[in-house]
Amino acid sequence: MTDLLPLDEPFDRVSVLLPLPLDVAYDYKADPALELARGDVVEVPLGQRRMVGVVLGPGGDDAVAPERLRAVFRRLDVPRLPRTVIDLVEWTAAWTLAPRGNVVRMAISTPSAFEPPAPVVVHTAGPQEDWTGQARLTPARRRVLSVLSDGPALEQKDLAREAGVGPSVIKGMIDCGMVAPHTVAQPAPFETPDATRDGPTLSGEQQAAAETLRAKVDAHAFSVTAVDGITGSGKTEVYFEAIAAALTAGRQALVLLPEIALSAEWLERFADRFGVEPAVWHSDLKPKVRRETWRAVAEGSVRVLVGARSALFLPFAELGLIVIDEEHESAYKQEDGVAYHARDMAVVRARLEGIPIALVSATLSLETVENVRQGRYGAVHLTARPGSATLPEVALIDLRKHAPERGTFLSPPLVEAVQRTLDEGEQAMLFLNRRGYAPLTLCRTCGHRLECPNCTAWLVEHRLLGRLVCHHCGLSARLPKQCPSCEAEDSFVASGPGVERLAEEVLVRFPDARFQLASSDTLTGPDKAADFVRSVRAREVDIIIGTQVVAKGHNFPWLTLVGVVDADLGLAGGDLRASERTYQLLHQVSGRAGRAERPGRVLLQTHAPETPVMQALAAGDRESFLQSEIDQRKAAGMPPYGRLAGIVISAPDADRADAAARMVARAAPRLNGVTILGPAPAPITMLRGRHRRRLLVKAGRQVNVQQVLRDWLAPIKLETSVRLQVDVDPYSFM
DNA sequence: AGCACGCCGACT
DNA sequence: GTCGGCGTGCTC
Repeated sequence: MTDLLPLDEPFDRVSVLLPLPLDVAYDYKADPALELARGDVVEVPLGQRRMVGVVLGPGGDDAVAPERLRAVFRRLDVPRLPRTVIDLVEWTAAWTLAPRGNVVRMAISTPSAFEPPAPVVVHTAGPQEDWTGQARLTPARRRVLSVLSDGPALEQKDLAREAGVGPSVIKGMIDCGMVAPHTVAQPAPFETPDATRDGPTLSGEQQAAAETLRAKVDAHAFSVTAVDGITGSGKTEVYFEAIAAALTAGRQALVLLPEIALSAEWLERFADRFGVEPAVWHSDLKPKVRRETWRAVAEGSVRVLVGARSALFLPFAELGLIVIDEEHESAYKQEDGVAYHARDMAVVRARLEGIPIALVSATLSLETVENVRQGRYGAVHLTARPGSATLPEVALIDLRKHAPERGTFLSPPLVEAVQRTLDEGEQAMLFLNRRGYAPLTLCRTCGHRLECPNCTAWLVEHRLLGRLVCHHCGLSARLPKQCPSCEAEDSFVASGPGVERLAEEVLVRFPDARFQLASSDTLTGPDKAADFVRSVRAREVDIIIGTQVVAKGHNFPWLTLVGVVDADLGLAGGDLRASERTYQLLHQVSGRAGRAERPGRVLLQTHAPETPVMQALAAGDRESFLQSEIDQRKAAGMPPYGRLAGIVISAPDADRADAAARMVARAAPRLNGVTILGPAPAPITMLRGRHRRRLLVKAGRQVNVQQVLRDWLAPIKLETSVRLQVDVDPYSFM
């Protein structure tokens, strides 16, 4: 069927971008009757395979000889990708230096999403005059008819289950006319949010902010608005009004959240405001839901969608608003594959669409703060907590003066504060951003440290699992009986605290308290997370011991004390956003305490109470912290006052990684305003069995780093075992 | 990303 | 002598 067209007949030559690590699009020939255009999703042959790709436009005339062209199989029955999505794909590829094919994969990442939805076959009782001679009424058949007479039409498997019969019974009844199948179109799984419902009563400040956003939506033009609101100030309610405005104007709205998995509470709040839950998009969506959602977004039957960063590439046909909640979150930065920042690319999409975008946070990122200061972004501020709730009081505990007893991690003042909280019948949370029992396990005989064989990382003991785990590559192994180095028996000691070890200490110190461990190891899914939240609210828990997962906005009215066990964690590592991230995380954790009428207290255990981060947290003085950060970054020429890109070169062995990195460094351009650092071992020198070297490119704000990188890297040919990955504006420095 | 092609060890 | 290991390279 590929070559029905004689070669001398005229045909269209189209350029098709395939979801492969290729920057170039391939040309195909196509029947002009298909009328293919930019954005059409097509199926094409590729080698022995069939593959789905996106038409970019007419093919180039000279690239590939016409006789080598193969024909497009077919145009898929989905709406054409909007122009803005294709433009966003090209833009993202150009910005991140990723092959365009890798980026387009994010836009059509829906395997088999392109088939029409399967029709559903439901069954009713067949009219008696249609029954054939085989239609005898057995007991099983009676039950089936009784189910059908009482209830709605059912699919075959549901009918069999409810009647308590096997599928063969139903089949037999269909054959003899006792049950009649009917093919119906899929019911629409997405209901329309109702913007006309009454929202909550907004304070004057909230109303003014909502009005600003609503005006931007009504203007239907590109704009960026930072929504700067302290924890509990009602940011969500405010941007819900902007969503309502978009709905009223007949447009779709997209909300990005960093962690969709833990936001059952967010969905509830949305449902309270709009009457129905929004469509959702994240990585563990079931294939069927994923496919229905993708289609419904393209066809416009989804009006509001909330999703993780990958939702940014969905084919909204009439988008009217984008909201990035918790815009400061580094989870928006994708590190592997296409290294893009969803917040930044969302701003690009808003510009391409000509629509407003809101960047929402209690601790706006320094980049956004700078854009507001420069007048590039607008801003609204929410400063008040509604009701009588006050911000928690934050105090520092200097661990140098108040050292915990040997082998424990809670200082006397913190222990005392927890005890007092329990005595008053309130809840306490101990925050420690470290999973497992202890971050490091070593041999007390020879000092050997248990390390991951594939990564430069300690193996972390997880006692609950009874295993050693590498947090980088996921390697999991039994704790060995003997030291691999000196063969001493039972000689391992744990070093440093993890949440599991902290739990042991809590058990000893507060034997009567009911405690709950909350980490990504115990809250493994939305259900467990929801159950955790419920039990804390129901006061079935006295002490929460949690990692980062508890920092997100849950409202626990009886939680009045937060103890941060190691506030300095995260300050080490020398990455340029370490202080900022620490401030944001600790500020967010602090926001957990005392939300309702009970005032909260936060105690930070630190070895460095004099640092600007700790001082700012204690004084509640964000402005002076930001200023000290800004001064430092300006002086160092770091983002957003300069530009940064990482080049990570990895290979299966150290020699090849070194050789390749040196070769890339030798080819580096000498340009004014561009400094190239390295090669040096990458911060995680070995990851998943690959040796990594890194180069850093530092440039002035005016330098087009992407162009510099393209000119530099394009002529370089590497062995196939060596991989080179560019990360423009790296975040984690991994 | 697949999948084929290609060049070196244990089997009918 | 072949089956098959996965290293390298192409796919319009």
